[in-house]
Amino acid sequence: MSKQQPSTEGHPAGEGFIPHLAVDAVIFGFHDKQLKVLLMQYSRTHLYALPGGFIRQNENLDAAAKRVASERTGLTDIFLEQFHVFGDLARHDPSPFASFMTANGDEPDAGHWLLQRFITVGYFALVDFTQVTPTPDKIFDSCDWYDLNALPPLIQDHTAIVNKALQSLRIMLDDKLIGFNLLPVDFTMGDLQSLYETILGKSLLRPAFQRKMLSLGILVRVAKKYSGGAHKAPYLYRFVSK
Amino acid sequence: MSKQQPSTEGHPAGEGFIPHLAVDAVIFGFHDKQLKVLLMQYSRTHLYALPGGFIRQNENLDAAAKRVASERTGLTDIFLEQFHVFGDLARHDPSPFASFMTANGDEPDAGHWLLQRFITVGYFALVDFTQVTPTPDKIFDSCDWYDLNALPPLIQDHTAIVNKALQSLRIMLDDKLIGFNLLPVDFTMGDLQSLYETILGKSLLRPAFQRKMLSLGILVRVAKKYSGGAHKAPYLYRFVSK
DNA sequence: AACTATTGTATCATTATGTTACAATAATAA
DNA sequence: TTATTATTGTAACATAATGATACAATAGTT
Repeated sequence: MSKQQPSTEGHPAGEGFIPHLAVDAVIFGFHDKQLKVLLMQYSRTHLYALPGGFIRQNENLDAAAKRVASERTGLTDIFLEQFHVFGDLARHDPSPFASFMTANGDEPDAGHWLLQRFITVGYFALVDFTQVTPTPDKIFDSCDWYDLNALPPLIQDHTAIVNKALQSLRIMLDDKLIGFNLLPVDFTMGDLQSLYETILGKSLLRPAFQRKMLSLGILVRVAKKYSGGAHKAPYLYRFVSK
Repeated sequence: MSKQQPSTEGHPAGEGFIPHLAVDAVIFGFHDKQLKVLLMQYSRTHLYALPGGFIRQNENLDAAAKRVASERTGLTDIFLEQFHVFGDLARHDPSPFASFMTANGDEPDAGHWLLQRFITVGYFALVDFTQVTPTPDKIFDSCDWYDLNALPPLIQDHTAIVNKALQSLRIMLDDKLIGFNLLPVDFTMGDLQSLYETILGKSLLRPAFQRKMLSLGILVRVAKKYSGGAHKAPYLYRFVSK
């Protein structure tokens, strides 16, 4: 192993990848009436980051994003949406990776792959929280859910990326009927409403919400849910794509 | 001049630019109740293309797009919006540039800068048609307006890029009140309506349109327009950003 | 069997949008 | 000068969408 490319085994050194270009995934989940985001951490530092990766020279851009999201969640079918490219020079901040390499016992090489300027394509993913197995990668040895409202400080401009992702999600929510990706197959109208309320950050009127959702013709009642509290049992619904 | 990089004077050979990454601009104008798009052509071939360019290593991504749009239009203040990244392998089609180089008397070098795979960030621009001076660049010696409804065949996936741009424009039109960028400072309600009708591709009811626009509180009447046809003179309006 | 919390939906109020109608008027032509 | 004509500005009403209140239904608890 040469001193020129120190300790590149286990994390990308750039061979076979497009330089200066990355993808970052804001993976949203929904649990306990809270929006969650999947974050990576390298335990020896206190640096949190979005799951990300690079684009292989012979790989579609979307495929790279799907690969990143799949590897971190264990899921194969993932709702993914490109939402913005972050390409300012100001976002170039190699210090987190330099710290990481130092903590790893390496001498940061100024020309190292990870320390170059990256332009990153932001994707957001909507996943069923209950189906996800958070899986670390070779750079970051921790991968877990964090409350969107209580995110730890993130490296570089990753906080801005999360904010922009949420903003895009809110805009698309009504038009594209994508919220269902965050719920299990069967859900109650209450589940759906609290999901919408959480994403939009505001409360909605129950009768109007139910009327609207039912009028869209994208829900089927599958059964009644006999469980839970001391009250009338709600119906269970399932999403149908016309 | 070495045989390795033949005839690179006059068009980029890659020095100082980020490889594999480009920006393409769909520059919309509005004239004679038609949406127009600015296209480039290299006269010795019959290849049409969107205005595009590369990102300097020390340049913001948005700045690169702005630079491209400015150089082709002569405008300095341009409404620009990033709308999608095109990153499929399938879009890689070096033949247009190879043809161009052949027509230019060069031997296409397989490793030439222009022949590599590019991932391109799509921007659309909305400009005042009357203020634009279409300006060719060093690769394409023609730059002109073309009817959106009658575009010539474009290289690579540029037709798909235009279509996606129009789709994004339609979605943003209501939310972001961006249509005004396509009109001169002063315009009539009829101008505005026909602009909206052209973009959306459908006719709108005049009273409802006028009521809606006035209710938004973003228009001021500046004068009456005493000119034109044998009928009542319309008011002129101007856009105000609150 | 009464109580409680929540669900499903009916009902009405309000707002937004679709549609028709018509007076106002700037140029043209009698 | 005065009708004519085409278009503009807006009132007025019809319909649809959304906001808000009310209440019966009911699954569990007491």
